[in-house]
Amino acid sequence: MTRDLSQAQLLRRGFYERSPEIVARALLGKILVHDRRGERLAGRITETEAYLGLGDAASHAFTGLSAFNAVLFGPAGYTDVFLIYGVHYCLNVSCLPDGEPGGVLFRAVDPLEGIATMARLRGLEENASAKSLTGGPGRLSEAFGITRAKHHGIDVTRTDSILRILDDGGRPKRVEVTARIGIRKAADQPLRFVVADKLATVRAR
DNA sequence: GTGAGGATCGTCT
DNA sequence: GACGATCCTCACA
Repeated sequence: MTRDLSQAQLLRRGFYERSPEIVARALLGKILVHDRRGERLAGRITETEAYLGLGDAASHAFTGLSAFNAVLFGPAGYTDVFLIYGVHYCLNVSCLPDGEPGGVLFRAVDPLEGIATMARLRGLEENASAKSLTGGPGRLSEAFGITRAKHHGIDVTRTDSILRILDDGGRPKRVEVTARIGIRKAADQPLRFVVADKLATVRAR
């Protein structure tokens, strides 16, 4: 049941110029699009995490501005891609106006278009589950073919960007808020946002 | 079904 | 020189 994405609206910069926890929640149900070598890969966002910046020990921006985290301090609506554990890439988008650090980590999407390509990039069969395809920050980046070399610092609010986020009116019925995952510092803060029925399937495995 | 451990590299101290 | 916003594989029950 592929929706017609041609009617979907590109999210403008003002959408991202809010606090990360607001943006993280608002991004659920939106559509992440990657124009990759003439093919469109798309997925509906089902899980995000907010990283606040200077007051948040878990955030890369916590220790202050550096070349590594400069995107988080810059204008809202730019991608921040980084390598974790030397193995996986994670995709963020910057929040808050220029000069204020903050970002949202994309943790999972539901694949909509280009599923065969996603499966190939992940080294899986085409009938692989959504969870194994794009259910995790590293998996999501791999399925979309996202790397720091090609996708770091992209403006997702431009119609001619290869990475964009669209709103087709889809909204999650219910959103669960939990503690963030996979971090040690400030791990108790409720800054992870999950589409509720997704959480159920994750719990059930 | 569940848990432990290894891979691997950019960034910071 | 150490560590991390992760994922996969392999034991073991």
